[in-house]
Amino acid sequence: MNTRPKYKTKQREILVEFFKSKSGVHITAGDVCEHFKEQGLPIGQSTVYRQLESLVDEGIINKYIIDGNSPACFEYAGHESRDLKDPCIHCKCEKCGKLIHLHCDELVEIKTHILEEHKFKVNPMRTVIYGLCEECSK
Amino acid sequence: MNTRPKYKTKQREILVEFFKSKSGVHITAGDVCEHFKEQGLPIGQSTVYRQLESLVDEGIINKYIIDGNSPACFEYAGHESRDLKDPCIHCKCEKCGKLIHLHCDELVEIKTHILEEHKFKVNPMRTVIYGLCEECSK
DNA sequence: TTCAATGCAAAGCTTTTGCATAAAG
DNA sequence: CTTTATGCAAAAGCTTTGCATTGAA
Repeated sequence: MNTRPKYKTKQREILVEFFKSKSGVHITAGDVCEHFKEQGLPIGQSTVYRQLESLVDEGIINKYIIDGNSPACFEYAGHESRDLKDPCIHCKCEKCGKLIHLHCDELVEIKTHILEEHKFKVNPMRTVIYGLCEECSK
Repeated sequence: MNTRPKYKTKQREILVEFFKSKSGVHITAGDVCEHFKEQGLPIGQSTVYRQLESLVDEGIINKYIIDGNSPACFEYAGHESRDLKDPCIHCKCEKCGKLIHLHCDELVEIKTHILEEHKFKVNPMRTVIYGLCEECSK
């Protein structure tokens, strides 16, 4: 934590561009390594992990932990997210494993409700709602 | 997944009793192994992991993932499984670890909304909302 | 007797770390 | 020239798996 970079490196720029281009998509550290290896411009995995940590720290990307035994997911935290009040909420299907992420005003209201009524400040980035998706709940 | 046991073993009973006696406390797989080793009745770690998986599957204990890089926590879910019609969602403080139980009224609101608007059937027994409690959010 | 559960050791996966080298400022 | 970032390889940490053995029904 608190690993703010001091130098502007090529790898860092490439990573930021990559996440920006994949806005709205969940990407693992492994995906990143694989992608650049295929492109012929491999980035060392330790560099990937270290830069990812910095980028999360700076708020440029978000880190999501869907399930303890799968790799962490990262996603661009674009300026498009009007406020910090509108991060998406994740729903994970227990049966097929599908991940759904919702942007919804009503969910934001629920978050506010929990804060005001229960004095609990929800961290949507770490919270995952488990259950069954439409197909699997039949 | 779906690892329902067919035999009633000594280890299984001991584990259930242990979790019951530690109701309200978060315990890792490592804690469990250590505890029984100290007691002079060690249980193999693979057995611990396998039974824990079953118990989660049956709803006897819940599994919490606090942070992707720390071990998973387990906790007795007795009070919830007693009455499946009246479950509650846990809010867990990421800082001090405190657990808060959300009651039905809010729960129903959230569940219904997500089901009707987003076609996702929430499993409250497995869902944990992470964030900061009143004291820690200062 | 049959078949699941146990336990050991080994493997698997994701993530972190040590250290020499390369690159930024 | 100084300091940070990189990248390889190795280590770390939690969890899973293979397989022979034990134990439940």
